[in-house]
Amino acid sequence: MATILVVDDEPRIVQLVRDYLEHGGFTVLTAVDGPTALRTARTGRPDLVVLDLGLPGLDGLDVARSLRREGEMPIIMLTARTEESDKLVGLELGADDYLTKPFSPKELVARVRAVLRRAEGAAAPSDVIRVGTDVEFDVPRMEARIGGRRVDLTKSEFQIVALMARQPGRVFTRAQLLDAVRGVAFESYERAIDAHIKNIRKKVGQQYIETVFGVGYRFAEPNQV
Amino acid sequence: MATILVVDDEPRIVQLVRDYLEHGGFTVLTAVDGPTALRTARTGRPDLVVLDLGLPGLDGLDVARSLRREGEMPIIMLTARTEESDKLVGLELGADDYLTKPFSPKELVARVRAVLRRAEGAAAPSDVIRVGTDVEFDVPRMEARIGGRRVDLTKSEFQIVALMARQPGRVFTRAQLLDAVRGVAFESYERAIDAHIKNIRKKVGQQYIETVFGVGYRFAEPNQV
DNA sequence: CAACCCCTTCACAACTCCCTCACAACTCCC
DNA sequence: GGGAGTTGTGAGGGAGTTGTGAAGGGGTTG
Repeated sequence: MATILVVDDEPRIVQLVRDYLEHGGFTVLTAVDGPTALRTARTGRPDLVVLDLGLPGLDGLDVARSLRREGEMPIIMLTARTEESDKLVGLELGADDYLTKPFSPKELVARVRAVLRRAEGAAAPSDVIRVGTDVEFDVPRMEARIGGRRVDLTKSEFQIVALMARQPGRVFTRAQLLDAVRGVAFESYERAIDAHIKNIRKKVGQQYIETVFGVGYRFAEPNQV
Repeated sequence: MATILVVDDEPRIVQLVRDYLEHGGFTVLTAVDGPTALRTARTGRPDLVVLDLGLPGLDGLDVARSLRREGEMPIIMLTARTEESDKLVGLELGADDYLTKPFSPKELVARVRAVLRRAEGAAAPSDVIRVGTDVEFDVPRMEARIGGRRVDLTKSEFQIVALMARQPGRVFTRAQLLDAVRGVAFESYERAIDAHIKNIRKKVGQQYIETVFGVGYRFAEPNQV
């Protein structure tokens, strides 16, 4: 399920929104100020950001601008104010949706779903997973680029390797990888993952996927010197 | 810029949609009931109508029927209901697109643009899609040029191949391609895309359209050396 | 109103890819 | 070093996907 970052300086509101989103099956990250929000967005890679415009210090609009610059993360804006100018600024920054306080948490959840549904098909150009300097996985093209060389992968292969490449170094169990492929993890298929891994290694290169004995696999972290 | 008529019995929604559309550069007319909607459509001659199905009194479907009878006005339907039967009725009446509430206003604007683009074959007069050095798709002429050779395509064929050629390499699902042709993707028509692809390949050349097994199709990227 | 074009469907052939199997190679722990 | 358990790997069956020619039907044109 998707991860949502909720940013608001009122802890009460953050908690309320968190409750509703989690109840709706989302994973929720939170932040109560701008700098924390940006940091969390970078590390947590949420699928969508719910952002209060009225943040103290680093303003909500600044946060939105920074997020926009860094990638195509959908943003739903909240504001206490109803002035026309705010709406316009929000729109110019490319907010994907807009709610004025007081809002119904239920409606917020509905809008989150709607925006995510749309974002899924939109596949922004930034849907490229980069690992180190010469490995890329281009989601809308469903292809890998290894040092400039284009590599065709099958649907399952791509889903597996892309999942791992999003978090290099993290270990994934076969069940988790299966989940990415089939939606449901079925114990009996787990050895099939081994076969996929073999094929992926053959295509992208042995060195990129490491075996963690007794646990699963992980994408190798790029050599940082 | 185009004029859009927005019909909904909830003033709050009308206002929201108006804001977004006007910000997008459209001229907006509004109506909160069926009879007014029909009158406004006759006098204001909008380029497109956004119509709530759940109107009280004269029903949204009646309004749609009347509009259809009077001319080729594109219609985007809104509905609170999600039942399949509603969709069918909407489609039979020739809705050009369909959104269920709650919807994101930004998405609505995007769909309005998409429908208008479809409605007028004359998107932008100078719209020529070039891929590599010897492939061109001339939108206003609705014809392809392959290495100087002129190729006639049918409307559907052109819309499909032009959509793909705008982003060479990107994979499109059958549903997305159907969307380009019909405005609404209907599962049962998906194999029809295969037939179109076959015909396109026969006309422009096999090598330009690649099959992505289990996903869809893509336009081949030009050879970059 | 006949001729035509285009879209869709159908049926079957051809193909791709996923999974399984079997066995070899390896790892870990004692 | 040995044994139990885990992983690597090549081959092959089969389910599912795609290619394709033919045919039906709706709409348009002359």
